Amino acid sequence: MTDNVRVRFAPSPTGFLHIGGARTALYNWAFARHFGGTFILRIEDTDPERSTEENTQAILSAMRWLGLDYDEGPGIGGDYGPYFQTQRFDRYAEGLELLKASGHAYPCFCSAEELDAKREAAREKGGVAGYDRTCRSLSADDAASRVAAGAPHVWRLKVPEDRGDIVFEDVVRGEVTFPATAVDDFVLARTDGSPTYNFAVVMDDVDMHISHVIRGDDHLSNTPKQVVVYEALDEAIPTFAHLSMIWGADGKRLSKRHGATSVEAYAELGYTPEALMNYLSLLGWSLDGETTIIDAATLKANFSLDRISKNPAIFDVEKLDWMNGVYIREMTAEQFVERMIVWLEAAGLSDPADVASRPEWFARLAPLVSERIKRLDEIVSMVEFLFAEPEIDESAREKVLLKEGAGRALTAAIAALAHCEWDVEEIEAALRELPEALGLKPKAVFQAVRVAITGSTVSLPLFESLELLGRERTRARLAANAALATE
RNA sequence: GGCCCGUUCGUCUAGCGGUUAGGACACCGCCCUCUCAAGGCGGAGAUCACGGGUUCGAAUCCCGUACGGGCUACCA
Repeated sequence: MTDNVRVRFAPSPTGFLHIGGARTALYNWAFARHFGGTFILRIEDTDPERSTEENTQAILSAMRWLGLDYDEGPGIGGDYGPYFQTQRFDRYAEGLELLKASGHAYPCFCSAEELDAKREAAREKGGVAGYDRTCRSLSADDAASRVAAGAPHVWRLKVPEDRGDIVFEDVVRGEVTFPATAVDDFVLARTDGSPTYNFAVVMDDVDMHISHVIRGDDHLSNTPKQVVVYEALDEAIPTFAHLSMIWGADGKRLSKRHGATSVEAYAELGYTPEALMNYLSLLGWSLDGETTIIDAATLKANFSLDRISKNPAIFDVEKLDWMNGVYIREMTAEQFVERMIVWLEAAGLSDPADVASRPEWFARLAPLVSERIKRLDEIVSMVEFLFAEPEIDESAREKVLLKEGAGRALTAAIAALAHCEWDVEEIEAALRELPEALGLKPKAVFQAVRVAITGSTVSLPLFESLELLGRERTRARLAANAALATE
C-alpha cells in the first residue's frame, strides 16, 4: 500500500446512505484501489441534533453490502484516527490554538442579531456578503481582556489582507478561481468551542494525510474557504475532484418523491450490489464510452478521475433494471440459488435445508428463473406455484380454461403424461402430440395446461415446469381443473 | 442580489479543430418461440442550449445570453 494516494469518504450520519453518497464513496474507493492507495471512512457526526448511531450503522452496513471495504475507519481503526469527528475535538482545539498563536484567528464578540442585521444590509446594497470584520480591528489587549472576562465569542479566521483571488486545481473542473471577496473571515469555532464544518474538515484531512478530496459538487463553493485554512495552517493543499449531483427523473434533487433513494432500499427491492455498483460507476464516469458492463475488478483496473464528467446526471431506474438483469443472468446456478433462497425463505416458501435436500432440483430451476427477471424480488411470484397450490387467476380462467376444448385438452394431457418418463423431453414429446389428436391449436392446449398448473397465462417454460412440479402434483392439478374447464 | 459550476439523441454517455456525431438503456419492427423472458438482426431518435467571434474548417477554443444547479449560517 502506497501512501501517496489517501482518500476518504466522510458521510454525516443524519440519514441512510443516499445514492449520491454511495457514488461518492464508490469513486473514492475505486480511485484508492486503482492506485493501491488507502481508502478512509470518516464519520462527520458533529451535528448532535441529527446524527445517530443507527444511521452510522446503516451507512456501514450499506457500504459492506456494496463491497466498499475501507482501510481505516470505524471498527478497524488506523494510524490517523479516531475516525469520528466527535472524538476529535481535542485536535480541533489544538488546531485553533495554532491559528491563534500564528495570528490567523481572532475572537469576535458580535451577537447573532448584529450579524443578521449586517448581512441583511450588505445584501440590500447588492454584492459582497460576509462578515464585515468589525472585531478584527479590536486591539489585541482589548480582545484578550474581553475573552478573559468571559464575554461570549467565536473565533474567526483572519483572511490575509493581501490574499488575492483564490485559485485551485479541480481534476474534474480544471482550474477554478474565486474572487478574494468570496472568502470572508468565517467562523472557525463557535461560542461553545465546537468547530465549524469548514474548519473541522480541513483539520481532519490534514491529520489523515488526505491526498485527494473527492466529494460532491455542493462543496465546490466551500473549497476556497478551506484553501485559506490550509494556508493558515501552513499545510499542503490536496487535489480536489468535485462530482456533480445526481438528480431524479424530473431533473430535481433526488428525494423520496423519486422512489428509493437509499442503498438499503435498493437492496430491499431486489437489486444486486454488483449491478448497483456498476450503474453508479457509470453515472458520471465512463471507461471508454462504449463499455457498459463493468465489474469491480474492471473498475479498479480502469478508474480515473480525468474521465469523470462535469454535468449532473439523472438517475434512470430503467437502465439500472436492465443492468441488474444482466448481472442476474451472469450468475452461476449455485450463485443464483444462494440468492434465491433468501427471498423464498422470506416469503415462507422454502429454506436452506430444502436446497440441501435437493440441490439438483434447485439447480435446474435457477436458470429458468434467472433469465426472466430484472430484480430478485420477482423470484417469489415466479416460482410460487412449485411450492404451494396456485390460485387460478380469474382472467386466465376465463380466457383459457373456459374456452371450448380446454377440458378435453387437460383430460388428454393426464392420459398422455400417465406413462411417459418424467423428464422434459418425454413430457414435451407427449404433449406435442395432443393438438393434432384433439383438433386444437397447439397454443390452446399448452395454455390450458399452463393455467391449470401455474394459475397464470404467463409462467416459466411449461415442460420444465411440469418436470419440476413432479408427476403426482401435475396430475392432481390437471384433474382438478379438467373438472371445472369447458369441454 | 453576489460568487462559482454546468448545458451532445427521452436518459447515461463517447468526442478533446476535419467523424455519415459513436455506444448503452428505453422505444419500434422482424426472427426465434409453448406463455413470458432471454437472444439475434434492423430502425427511428441529437439543427451538439442560443447568439456572436477566432479559424480554411468549431460539438470541440474565446466572449455574451438564456436556462438549471450549488454556495452565500455560530448546518454538514
